[in-house]
Order: sequence, then structure tokens, then C-alpha cells
Amino acid sequence: MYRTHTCGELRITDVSKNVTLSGWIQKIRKMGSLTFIDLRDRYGITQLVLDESKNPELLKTQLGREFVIQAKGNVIERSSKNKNILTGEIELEVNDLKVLNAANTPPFTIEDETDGGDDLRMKYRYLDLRRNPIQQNLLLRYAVNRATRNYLHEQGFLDIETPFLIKSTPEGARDFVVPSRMNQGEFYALPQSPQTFKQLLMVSGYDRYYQIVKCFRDEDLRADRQPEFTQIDCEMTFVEQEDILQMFEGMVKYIFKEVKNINYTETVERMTWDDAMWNYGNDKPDIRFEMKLQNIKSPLRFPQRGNEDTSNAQSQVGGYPPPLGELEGAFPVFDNAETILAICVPNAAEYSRKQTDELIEWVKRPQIGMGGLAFVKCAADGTFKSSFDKFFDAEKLKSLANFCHAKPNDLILILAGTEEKTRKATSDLRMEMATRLGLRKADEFKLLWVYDFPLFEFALEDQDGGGAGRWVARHHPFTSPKPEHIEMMVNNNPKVENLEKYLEHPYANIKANAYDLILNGNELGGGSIRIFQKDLQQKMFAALGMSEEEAQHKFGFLLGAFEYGAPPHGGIAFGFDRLCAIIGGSEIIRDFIAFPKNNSGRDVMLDAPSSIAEKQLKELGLK
RNA sequence: GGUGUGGUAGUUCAGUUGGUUAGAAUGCCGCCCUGUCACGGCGGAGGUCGCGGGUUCGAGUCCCGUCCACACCGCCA
Repeated sequence: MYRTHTCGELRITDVSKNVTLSGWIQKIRKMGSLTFIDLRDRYGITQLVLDESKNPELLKTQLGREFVIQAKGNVIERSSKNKNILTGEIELEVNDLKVLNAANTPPFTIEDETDGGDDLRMKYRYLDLRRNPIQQNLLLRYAVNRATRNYLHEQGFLDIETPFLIKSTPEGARDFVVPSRMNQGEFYALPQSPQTFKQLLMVSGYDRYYQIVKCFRDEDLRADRQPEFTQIDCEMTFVEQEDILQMFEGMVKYIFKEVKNINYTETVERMTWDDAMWNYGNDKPDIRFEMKLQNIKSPLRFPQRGNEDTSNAQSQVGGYPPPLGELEGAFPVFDNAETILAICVPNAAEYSRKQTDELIEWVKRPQIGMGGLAFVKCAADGTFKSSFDKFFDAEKLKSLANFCHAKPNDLILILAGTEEKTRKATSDLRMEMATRLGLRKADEFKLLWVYDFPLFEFALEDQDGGGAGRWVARHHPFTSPKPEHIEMMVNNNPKVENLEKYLEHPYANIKANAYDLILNGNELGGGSIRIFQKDLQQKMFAALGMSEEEAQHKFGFLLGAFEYGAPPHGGIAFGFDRLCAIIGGSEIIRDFIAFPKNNSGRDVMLDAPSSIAEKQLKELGLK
């Protein structure tokens, strides 16, 4: 028997027991004829003591860090206790020691705060995985997995596997492809998601489906993006948007309760996409704090905005661009800008020259890329001091501050420039200021549904080109349009010649029955009510510029299925890795995946991808 | 594809205006130590300054190219 106990379970009540432990040597401390060894396994650390005066043979054994050893002996009470670990009141007085396997000195320390860099830790991932923080992450991942399955099972969902070797459909993300040996010159694709399969399962009547499933996308990576990643993929039949929102906010609340013991009892807030963009500059706002964007000037028009929260909302209804009013004609930077956005940072009016200079540098960084930052300090005594006093007198500053709903002691930060860049930059600045002010608390969780997404999205044809582009599906081509917008899908040629004009294209105003669930500014998941009628699906393909033959070639199986009794259905998919990372308080999903890829899609431990043998290439018909 | 930051001892990093023998911490090895748990003390080994080219009397340092890592933009239906 290798062990009678783990390294995490012996306590003072076990004193005088004769036990056997097996594990890895974390650390050896020699004190003359007395040697202490920290023995580690995934349950904890137990101190072994080797006493030369009692058992001189033991000290002759060659030992080192990460050796796998087996130790037999008596549990004794320590004469000096360690309150930092659960086993700290006892130790094992060893009378028999066996090296099960020697080990090289590891290239980095196997401790909570390791001295290893990312690259090295990935190369020796099996050593990195021994570290407690990473083990905690993987245990958390398993807990989230279990909670998800429990909830969905209770709700009557069936876990049904779908194939990994499927057909390449170059809509959306790039496919990973797999050459077929038996069908030379032809290729499978790995699924970007099981989207069409789960819809077919609905057509087949399975009613409630889920899968915790690998998906593959051959796109460039980020800290929160891997080429293969895991989704909680779900679909339901005979449901409306409301049914799905309730079901899956229930799921996330259940996960919070099971994994973090958090009772999320409050109602999950909801917001249209228009409102999110208008008030936060972002379709995944962090609503743990306010600091909404103040739209001083913008070409965006959101005619059906319902949010009465901002009393300056009248400025965009009908106005194009919204009027700067009496403020116009004073400051060329403002007059020349397409968009001017501001945020009011609470209690920051006392910022020093150094602090404001630092913020200006921050927005000028290439990641943000703004030319500068204007600010107005709203002093408690009602006076104003701005970075553009030369252009704005006290009267104008006051009226600007009023427009922005600034309160005494607020610091108004103002960015001006082109619409998209300025909106994104102001949104980033809002998050940055919140971080600096400590408003993004790690222990506070706030969910938000963003809904009524646009059905289409404008994509530039050529990055350097002169602004020509086309309309593509924002979510995917199976997303249903809002019924009242279907008539706007008249243009079967989604090409747009001029970037300046795209906002005036009818497609810009078509909204979809699509929704995202946001947690603290992170997208947990998104989904939609799907198209289930053949003619509407064909209309959608056509709207995307696909010919009838092309649609038949790529998605004939789905169109066919829609002819044999397809029920109304809809669903959602959650990024499982990201969900785990966020619940674990991180944005680095690599740390929540046992064997992740690096930034350039490489597995540095395996050294994959790699070239393959000539013979393999020939068999596959690739040479 | 683009922008930025970085690459120096096993590891994490410092290295001034281009100037003698490239440093620190930690890890490793040896000796000492009976209550350590970030043990302590003494001693020691350890370097293709990512790679290639250039400027210079002289390059870790400056220039060009290249590779790698990380972050971001594009991209991610």
C-alpha cells in the first residue's frame, strides 16, 4: 500500500497513529542531525521529520526537490507548531523512507508564487499544474462543470454529442480543416460551434439539448481567446426570448450558489443594445458603477431608445448630429470632431496636474490612440477649471457641466474624434477610471442582459481600402430578425461602397432577437431565437449576398430539415473557459485550462503544430 | 497583417553617456547547525547578453534585419 492517508488530512487527533504517506518533496530543511521535509500532494502538505539520533540510516538516502517518496512512521505532536497550514500541529516521525522516483531539479519553484515566467511554465506545464493556484483553478472548473450539468439535467436538458469532423462553411470565423485520406483532395472542418446540429436536434423533437463541448476557431488569440475552447451549448424548442433569458439567468445564479455560495437574488438587469452603446460605448458594459457616457455630440441615431435616464437624450432624437448648441464655434477641436463624449468621474476634481497629465498619456497610448484628453474640474464651490479655459468662459463651462450632469467635485473627462474610435476610447477610459477608483470590486457580481442586437454588422472589405464593405451577420445567419424589421431586408446586395454612408443603409436599423449575458463587463454568453421557416432562412442568406445555389450547397441540409416540420426554437452558448476565469477572478483563461496554447496557437510542451512525415502527406494526397 | 513592451546566470531581474574582469536575489553544489517551516552561517560553481549583420579603436548598450514571448488593434458567423 502506497499510502494510508493523504498529505492534507492528518490532525492532532491522529497523534500516535502509524501511517504511510506518499507524495512529492516540496522542500528539505536540514538542521544538523534533524531534517524536515515538506511532503506535498494535491490535498496539502505534511511535515516529515528525520531524526539521525533515532534512525541514522534515513539520512543516507539521496533526496531532492520533487522526488516522489513514501514515508512510514508515527504521527507526533509538534514541539513548535505552524498555524499557517491545516496539518501544522502534527508531523510524521519517519522510520522508513523509500524513494519511489528521483527527480531533476525543476526549472522553476513549485510554489504559489512561482519564479517561473509564462513561457517556461507552459513548456513544463506538468510541473506548473502541481502548483496550488492552478490546481484550485482546475477544481473550480470542475465545480462549474458539475453545477452546470446538475442544473440543466434538473431542467430536463439532454446531453447529446455532435460530430467534430464536419463541413467547412467559411461564414464567420476561419475553420480548422482536416484532410480526408479516403476522399483525397477533400477536407473536413472542425466545428466553430455545434450550431446547425443543435437546431437539427430541435427539428427532430429533442426539445431541450445541451453540451459542454469543444469548439475550434482559427483566428488570432488573446488572453481570453484560445483556438480550441469550451462552450456550454444549449438549445430549446417552443420558446420565446423571455423563456431563454429566465432559464439561463437561473443557470448562472445556480452556478454562483453552488460554486461560490453566492445568493444572487436580485433581478438581472436588462438593456437594449442601443442603450448599451449610447450610455456605455460598449455592448458589454460593467454596470457595477455608473459613470455613463455623456453624448455631447454624435452621429448615432437611436430612434427607439427607451431609456429616460439621461435627460440629455433629446439631443440625439432627430438631431443629426445632436447640437452642441451655444457651445459651438468656441473650440476648434470640438467643432471639428464627429463625436464628443464625456464621463464624470466622481470626487476626482482635486486631481493634480501630474494626475491629469498621466491620464492624457494613457489615452495617447497606441492601444487607445486618442490625440488628447480634455477635462473640466468641477470644484465644490461651483467654480470650474478646464484644460481649454482659453476657449470656454465660465458660462460655457457651466452649461457643459450641466449637460453632462456633473456634480460638485466631479472631474469631467472629454474625448473627441471619429465616432467609433471615440466611443470605444471613452468606454475604455470609463473602465480605467473605475479601476483606479476601486469601483470594480472583485467580490461584487452584477449580471446584465443586453438584447435587441443589430442583425447585421458592417465589415470593411479591405483593411486599407477606401471604405468599401459589406453587411455580414452579426451573430450568425440563423438568427431571426425582429418580425417588424423583416420588411427592411429588401436589399439583396449587401455591398456598401462608402463607409461614410453605411449608417444610412436600411440594414443598419434591423434588429435581431439576439441577446448576450454580461457579467461585470465580460460577455459570458450569447444566443438568439432562430429562424425556423425555410423562406425566411432563404431570405436571410440572400440578404447576406449568398446566391440560391450557394445557400443550397452550404446549408441545403438545414433548409431541407425546415421543410419537414421545424418547430420554433432558440438557444444560447456560454464561453465555459471564460466563465470559469471570471468566477475565479481572472481574465486569463489559460490559467483555467489544463493544457492551453500560447499566443501564436502553439502548444510549447508538445511543440505542436509540427510538420508531418512525407508518407503521411502522400497518404492524404497533399503531395 | 499592424502597433507596443520585453529577450542578460537554472530562474526572476539590474546594468549609467558606447569604455577595465557583466552584477543582485533566488535556485543549485559543499561544509556547519536538534525545532525549522521564506530557517540560519560560511564557501563554491554557474553567462553564445535571443540570432544575423552593420557603425566604432571599442557594442549587453547605437543602427538594420530576423526569431520568440506577452498585451492590444484588425480578426473572432
